Amino acid sequence: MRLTTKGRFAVTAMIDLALREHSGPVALAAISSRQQISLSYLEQLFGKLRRHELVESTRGPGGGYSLGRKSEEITVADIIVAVDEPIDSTGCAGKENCMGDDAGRCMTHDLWASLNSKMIEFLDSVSLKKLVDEQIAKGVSIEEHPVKRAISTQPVVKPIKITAPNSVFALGAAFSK
Amino acid sequence: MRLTTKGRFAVTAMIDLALREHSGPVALAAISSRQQISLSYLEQLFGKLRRHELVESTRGPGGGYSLGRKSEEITVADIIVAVDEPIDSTGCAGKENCMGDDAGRCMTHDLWASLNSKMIEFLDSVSLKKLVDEQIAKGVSIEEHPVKRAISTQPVVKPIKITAPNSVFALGAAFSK
DNA sequence: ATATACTTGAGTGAATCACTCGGGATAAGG
DNA sequence: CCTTATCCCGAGTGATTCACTCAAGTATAT
Repeated sequence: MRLTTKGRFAVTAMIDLALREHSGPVALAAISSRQQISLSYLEQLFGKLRRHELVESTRGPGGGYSLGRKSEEITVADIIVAVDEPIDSTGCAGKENCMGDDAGRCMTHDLWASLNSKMIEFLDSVSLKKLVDEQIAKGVSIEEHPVKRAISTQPVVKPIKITAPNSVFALGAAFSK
Repeated sequence: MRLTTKGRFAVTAMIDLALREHSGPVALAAISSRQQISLSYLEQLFGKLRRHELVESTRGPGGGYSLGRKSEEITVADIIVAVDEPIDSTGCAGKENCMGDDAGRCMTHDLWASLNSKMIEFLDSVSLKKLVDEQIAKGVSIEEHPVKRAISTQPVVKPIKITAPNSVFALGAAFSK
């Protein structure tokens, strides 16, 4: 599993969806305007989420998406794996014999495997419900269009361009020493 | 911190170095031929490792690199941070106010922050010494040129091209369900 | 001097990221 | 039926990064 902003967007969108699906399907356009994620991009993401049965779709007017199963049965790991689909893992990812040599496994194989499973363990321990509850605890308003401001036609807030991938892990301050 | 094959190469090279530095500095050319990592690429990596004081260099014939401090005082996190230097973290990485809005922090901020610190915690808990000891336990030979085969001038084993980045996390089999 | 080895910076092809675009399919309301 | 709202899908794109090479140094031991 990779970790990019794509995954973050997907999780964010899923929280948004879970927060309002009680009153019927939620349209992507609504999520788009609330979370400032482009509609086309959301369509791409939800296509994958649907194929992984994390969401269900209803077409036509009044349609939208709803959760594919209860929010306590959806984990962050599910979402990220659905969206950041692992490409055929080249190199050293599932099979033995990562180096061409005789050693069988390369020297760092076990290290990465452990790290990977620790990450999965963590992300799998966080359910969508938990995240939603946290949001409610923080007092997020569940109105349809929370920040409806003044002039209508042109977008009020220009979309924030996040250009750096993997920015999730660009923390580093912890290591400044 | 990002996690790419660059980090893996760096850790691998550092293990190799730690395994043989007892008898003076180790030349990159030697590491290159043993670990099948291109010399030029190693030069790039060790430049960074040196600037982070994880290794020290000795120039001239008989020169090479040695560890900058004891192997028990070098962690995997140190190596990865040195090599995969974090770019100025765009988006949501250190500061508050990740979304343009009022909410202060975006909904997933805490989630990614937790994951990040779990990863750091893990990688920081693994010292280079530990990895080296594991290798010795597995019975790695510490000869200078372990696999010296037949015809000399042309490379015997063609370098393995690992094209996919982030393949470290392309595991996913754990989620096949 | 010469060979060995580190040092640096620039450059490159392929891939990926984070989208956009343009059309379609489906269904509800009139 | 027709219009409209919504999902659906595949192709394309510019910027960036990844993984790596190339060319030209500088330092030092013999």
